[in-house]
Amino acid sequence: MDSSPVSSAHAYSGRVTISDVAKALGIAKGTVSRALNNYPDISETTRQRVRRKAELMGYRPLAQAQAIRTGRSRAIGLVLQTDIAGAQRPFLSDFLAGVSKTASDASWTLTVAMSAGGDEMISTMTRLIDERKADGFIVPRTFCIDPRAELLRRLNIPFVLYGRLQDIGESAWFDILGEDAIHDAVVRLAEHGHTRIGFINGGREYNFSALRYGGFKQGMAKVGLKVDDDLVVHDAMTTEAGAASTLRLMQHAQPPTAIVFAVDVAALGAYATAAELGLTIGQDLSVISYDGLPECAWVQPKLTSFRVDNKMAGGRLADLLIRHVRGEAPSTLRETAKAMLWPGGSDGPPCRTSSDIARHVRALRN
Amino acid sequence: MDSSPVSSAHAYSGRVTISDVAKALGIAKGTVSRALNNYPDISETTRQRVRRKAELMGYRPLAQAQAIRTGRSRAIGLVLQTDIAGAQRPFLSDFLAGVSKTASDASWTLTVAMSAGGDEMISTMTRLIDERKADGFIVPRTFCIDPRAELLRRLNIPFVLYGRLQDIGESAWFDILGEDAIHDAVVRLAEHGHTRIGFINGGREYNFSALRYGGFKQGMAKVGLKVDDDLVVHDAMTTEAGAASTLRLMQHAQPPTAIVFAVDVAALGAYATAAELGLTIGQDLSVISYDGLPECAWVQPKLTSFRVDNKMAGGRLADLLIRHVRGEAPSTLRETAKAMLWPGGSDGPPCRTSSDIARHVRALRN
DNA sequence: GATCTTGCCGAAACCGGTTTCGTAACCGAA
DNA sequence: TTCGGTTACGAAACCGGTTTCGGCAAGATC
Repeated sequence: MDSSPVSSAHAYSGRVTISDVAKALGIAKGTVSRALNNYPDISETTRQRVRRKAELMGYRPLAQAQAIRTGRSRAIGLVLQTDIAGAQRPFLSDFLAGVSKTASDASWTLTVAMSAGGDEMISTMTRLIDERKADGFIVPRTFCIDPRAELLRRLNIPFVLYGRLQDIGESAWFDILGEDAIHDAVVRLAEHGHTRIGFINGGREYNFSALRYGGFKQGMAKVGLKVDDDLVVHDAMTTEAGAASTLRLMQHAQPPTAIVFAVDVAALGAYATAAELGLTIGQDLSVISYDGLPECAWVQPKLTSFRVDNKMAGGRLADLLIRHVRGEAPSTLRETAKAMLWPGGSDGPPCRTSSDIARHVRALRN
Repeated sequence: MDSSPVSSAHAYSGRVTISDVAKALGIAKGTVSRALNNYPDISETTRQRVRRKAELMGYRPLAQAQAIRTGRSRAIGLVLQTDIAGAQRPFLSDFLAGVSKTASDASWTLTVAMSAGGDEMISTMTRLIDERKADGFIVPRTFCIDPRAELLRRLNIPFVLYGRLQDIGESAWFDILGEDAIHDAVVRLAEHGHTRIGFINGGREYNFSALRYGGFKQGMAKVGLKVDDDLVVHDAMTTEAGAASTLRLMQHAQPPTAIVFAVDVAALGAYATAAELGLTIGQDLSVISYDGLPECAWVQPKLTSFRVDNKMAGGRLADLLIRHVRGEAPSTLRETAKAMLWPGGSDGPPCRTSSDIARHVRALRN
């Protein structure tokens, strides 16, 4: 709350208003408004005349002023979560760049808020909505059951999901087909000759984890391998968790010769574990992952991963949201894209058998 | 530009307006406004009564409506640059979290735009200013001569720099004392017993590079070492550049036994070069860097670095900007903070002499 | 007791847009 | 020529706030 009525008066009042344009043309400002907004009761001649003059004078409507009447200020809301251990950190820059570029090109702006999860996030969103700081929202990293989506749906605010929901309802969304990538990863490993393939999944609360697990199972079925539940671990969303999960799999009586990871940050943990166990990634243990973080190229050997184009994703999401706000039906606003294989040196034909590795690990334990 | 006058009419008009509050109290809406904005001509009794009622009814002023009269919409503008190779990528999430949190607590919002450098960035900013989407700006990653600062200064728009300028003028700013950190890094290395210390600096266009170079020279003077210009490289802002610069220093006739880096991303490149040359980081070659990226902990041995608390920085910047917009004089809005040493295993007493390393590198070359 | 302040508030103008409503001018048809 | 219907625009209301202005009532001054 401000504590003083005094203003700093940094005026910058050189703006051209709609009245200026109207006066310059000798017509009513309402007419100018309708002309610029394509009302049907304006003659084509006048419309063109107004357009040209406005352009010439450099008139740009004040979004704020439009908003108080129309309720819309051409702003995209994006609410990010802070408390997840760096979960979206690496994507963020590209993602924002994509959203911002598309928004900018349409003369929209981007309002960003970050907050801890749960109630705080909901209250942040409601504040943005109450103050009409956003006409609609992009909801990234969707949970299986997502309170943000429920809130927005209840309030009838347009939104677009980055990711899908279990109960998709009427929602608009964009998503990368992670399940296909995981499927392809399994196939690639099988082609290398692997038969013991593990899977280290992401957090159960995220919807993508269920999808990627599905992709893993389908891939295994495709190549005629049975899924061994002992070789599947869930909830690895950090490098530490990835390392621990890898260790657990490698200590199995019949360890995998290859592991598919649902997310890169977890996969990077495998390097530490492999080093600890005296195993060479890419030879003793093949790893394929998903996300395509720049960090994949920093480790030795480079991590083979399915790269997600987050800039493109941001752009598509912004486009879908803008169209949604403009009135298109959400069920027509759904898109998918594919992740692209980024081959590194972390996968290849198995150099040792599962039993061989088991012996090695057992020996090390003493 | 919209192509249709039809609206989607997702009303959500359950808002409490100032008129609602006025009617409920039986007073004029102007009185309510003045009461809430601490005008001196409102009695304390009335002020309290209005406050309470507004709170109770859940009244929240529409920033847009306020803006058209006051010119201020309680929005912080942040314009980021996309085309710099991932330059701000790792910081971004924490930084945004800090800005957003502080803004939120003051009922402000954050408008983010990303654009390529130069003209595009300027036009993005002018659009935001013309449409009054931001009351002031945070200008991160300041260049020695910064066109953004010049624009804002010319238009008389409040802004706060993250970093300092050569020509600081009347500007408000916040900065981390990188020069002190670099100074301390040199001292630390000297205490380890190093006498040949190199410095790999960041891009010349950034103001911080000049400052950190100054810190390096002061540190060397402090410990009584002469700066050898051959052991100083500039413009290393990527891992690749860092690797190349390291190689260059190590091929010197009298290579350094320790290198100080201005930025982590460059320092990470030293690992690849060291591996190539058969040198062990932390033993044959000590490295200390600056930024404190999470990636420092991913490499072996962990990179000793001066950690910058970007979340705190974001918060401080937001606070300074808000105060600036509210009218405080920019020259009173200047703060600094210190980076904190994050010891890893990448520095220690030299295991080999400079001449020894030189022989080793020469031998390898054949 | 009359006048002058002063404190406090209501009324209305205003900000820059959008939208409704009314009507002059033009059209074709009777 | 008259009439009903369009077409195309002006005028004014409106959105939700802020700010100016003017005046009433209570207290202070003489």
